[in-house]
Amino acid sequence: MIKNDLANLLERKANFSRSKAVLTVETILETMKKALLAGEKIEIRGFGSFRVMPKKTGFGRDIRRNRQIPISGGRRVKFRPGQDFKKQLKQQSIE
Amino acid sequence: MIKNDLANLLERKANFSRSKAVLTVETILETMKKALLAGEKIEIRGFGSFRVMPKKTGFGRDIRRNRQIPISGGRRVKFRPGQDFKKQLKQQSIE
DNA sequence: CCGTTGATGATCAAGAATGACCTGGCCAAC
DNA sequence: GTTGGCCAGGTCATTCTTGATCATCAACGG
Repeated sequence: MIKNDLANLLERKANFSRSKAVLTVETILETMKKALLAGEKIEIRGFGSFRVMPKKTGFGRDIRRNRQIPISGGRRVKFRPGQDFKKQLKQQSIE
Repeated sequence: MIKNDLANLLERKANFSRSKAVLTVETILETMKKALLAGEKIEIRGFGSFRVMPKKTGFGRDIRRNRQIPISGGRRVKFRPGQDFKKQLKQQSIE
């Protein structure tokens, strides 16, 4: 699924024009991105939640030089599916 | 940030009615959820990608009984921020 | 609609960190 | 007001992480 698919969906389901559909998708995603960058968490019942967490991993590995690489900190975005979502993920009844 | 915030955003930025804004947000998220449940990956350039991966973790830990607990498999949803997103996350210049 | 562009995934390794289990409380979402 | 998601805590296995490169494909322009 790509951005186009979401836009198509809005065209069909919500009767949006193509440009409006694309813009809407981008607006939502951009906003979520900015919220996360601001350190805010996103929590949508029935879907899941995004949280920004400080990265504790301090070392990576460069296999070419076989040496450890110090990772200068940072943050991670963690996504956790909601309850229902998680439950459905466990059920492999889909296929 | 909650669903309401995203809806408010569409009301202001896209001039949507409240109900349409909420419905739009839900439609998009629901669709993404269903795609993931179907095993499909979602890839939005500039934002990030969601992928469903088989869960290899086979054992958890019950500290109360101090025993291993078999985790009956399943799938995980992994979110990876895009390049730009990741770069900005590293910069802690926000605070 | 096709071609171009450039982001993204996979890969290797090894080590560090996170996840998952459960239970209860608290607070947020609905 | 009610439901339910998150946190914490212990422990261990799984997974993530880093970097460079190529192939692939999403995104966009013509």
